Amino acid sequence: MALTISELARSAGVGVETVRFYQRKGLLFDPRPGSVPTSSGRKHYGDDEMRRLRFIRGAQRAGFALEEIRELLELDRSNDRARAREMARLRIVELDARIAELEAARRSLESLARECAKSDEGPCPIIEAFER
Amino acid sequence: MALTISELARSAGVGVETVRFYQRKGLLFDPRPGSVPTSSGRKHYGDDEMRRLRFIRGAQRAGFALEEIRELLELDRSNDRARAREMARLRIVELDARIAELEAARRSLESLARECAKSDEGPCPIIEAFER
DNA sequence: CTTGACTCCGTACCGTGGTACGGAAGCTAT
DNA sequence: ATAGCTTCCGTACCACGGTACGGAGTCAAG
Repeated sequence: MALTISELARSAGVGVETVRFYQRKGLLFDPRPGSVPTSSGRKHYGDDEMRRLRFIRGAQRAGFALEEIRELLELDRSNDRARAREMARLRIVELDARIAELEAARRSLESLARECAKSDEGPCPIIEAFER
Repeated sequence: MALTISELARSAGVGVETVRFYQRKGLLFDPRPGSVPTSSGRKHYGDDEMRRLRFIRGAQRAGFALEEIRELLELDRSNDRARAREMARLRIVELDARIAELEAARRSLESLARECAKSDEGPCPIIEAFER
């Protein structure tokens, strides 16, 4: 309990400036309105903020944009699980599309590299292939 | 042959501004130095530029960044196929890493959504899962 | 009780990949 | 020959996810 901002940041593997950026975005508590400057003007942070920060990083790894993460955090507060499931499913659909795209690119590059390695005659098939 | 910039853009499905952006980035011929304003100050474009523009879009679909595409275009000029193959393989490694990441995120979301759908008791597992 | 690290906050800047704006000059159809 | 698209070009702006800077205040160790 009672971490400083730099300890909080370190605990989640991000920089202090990143924490402050998330605050400004409304992802981490807004330090301004009811901020109880525990003594003097300084804030400190507890488990709650650490959970939230970890959540942000985790959700980012799952491909959520910061704006979506903001929404997920609100759902957490309101315990709106139906909407959370909906967002998860939507994200899955998007992930599937993106994965398919990357796999197509991969297959294409793979076969082009093989093709190109076969001979040094004529134009490079890797370069050529993208011109369609 | 002898397309105007807007015809060139349309032929590749991009906007005129995008073509000009690529020019500034050095991906499409630099119109300034030896530009032979075919008559007056206006340029026009042939198959060569169309090939290059198509190439840019194709390489982008394969996940190359514009800077890498610039390099690929240079390789095309110098016909450096070994380096082109190297770049293709590098890109494949990166694609594999990214695909693995996205698949992990997908699996995680999938099981969380199923888990969450099971019951409305307790904290939402989707939200909770990211806090690790 | 000073020094040096940390904090707070606003604001500016970064890279990536574009998109938009505005003035001047050129082209084209009537 | 004049209206009205295009073009050329510089420059500004956009979203996204940060990163950096600078000044003022605060805290902890020596």
